[in-house]
Amino acid sequence: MMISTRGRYALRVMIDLAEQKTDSYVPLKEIAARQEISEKYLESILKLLVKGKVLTGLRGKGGGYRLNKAPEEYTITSILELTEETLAPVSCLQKDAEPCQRAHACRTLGMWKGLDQLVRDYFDHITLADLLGNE
Amino acid sequence: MMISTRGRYALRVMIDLAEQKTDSYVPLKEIAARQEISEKYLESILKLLVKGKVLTGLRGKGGGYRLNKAPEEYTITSILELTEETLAPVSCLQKDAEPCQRAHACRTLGMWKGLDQLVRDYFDHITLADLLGNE
DNA sequence: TTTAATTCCTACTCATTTAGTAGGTTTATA
DNA sequence: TATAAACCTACTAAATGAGTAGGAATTAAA
Repeated sequence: MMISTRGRYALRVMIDLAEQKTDSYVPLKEIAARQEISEKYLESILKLLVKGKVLTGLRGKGGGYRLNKAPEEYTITSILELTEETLAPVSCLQKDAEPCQRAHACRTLGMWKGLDQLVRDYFDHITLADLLGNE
Repeated sequence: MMISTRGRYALRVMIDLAEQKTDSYVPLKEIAARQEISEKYLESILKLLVKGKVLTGLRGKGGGYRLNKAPEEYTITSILELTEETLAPVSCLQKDAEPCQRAHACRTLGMWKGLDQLVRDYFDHITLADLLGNE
């Protein structure tokens, strides 16, 4: 399996916020209730999204979270890259990977690169807006 | 990351065997040496491939492993499905998944299904023969 | 100015998976 | 009969994923 619960939850939160169609801050409690996700766990995910600047959090009474941009401006990649350790299909294609000694003779590298590109293109061409109101 | 070391090693072994172009049995020791993979670990992977009937193992002196079919007849899927727990991008699309309660209202299910299909098609349309002599 | 609501932060726990090791048993061939 | 090989069971160690606990800081409203 490729996408973690963390990533799936992150997307659901972003969609949830987009669907509220409000400029005010939405508290975690509400999101967690609607999405039926543990508040504490969700908290750790929202932290990643704030750190990654796709959300803004405001503390205190009346606080909560809100999107930083219009849904059309978020690609799926821009969200998932915050929650997933990596989106690459194999370790040798990760950003921080040390160069593989066997790369010159590797029969499979091309195939992995092709897959990586395929997945990346797929996620790059879907935006948050595309997911709203689905089904 | 999506594909395990197990899966990558399995493919390398299959390619190695195909490139030997022999009908006789090739001992694990030789494969492990050529591929620079621990014999013991490789053993556990070859067990999966034998169990999945893509290889045949022969014990005793002069024994080893050999392909059951021509390289053109092996899709990548047919090999990886033996080593990977699952190829589905999310848990709700796994074979044994219990039906998701939220599926009717899920905004992301369609996207996951699309990705699943994309990856599956990719691996279904590459055969072992396509990888031989690459690079 | 106090109180309540909220995010933010640090530190755990528990289960699963992955990668790998160790040692012995069975089987076939030379 | 010796030897070379696959086969089998069991173990370890590290990483990751999923989730929990408790409190500190901050903000707005009463």
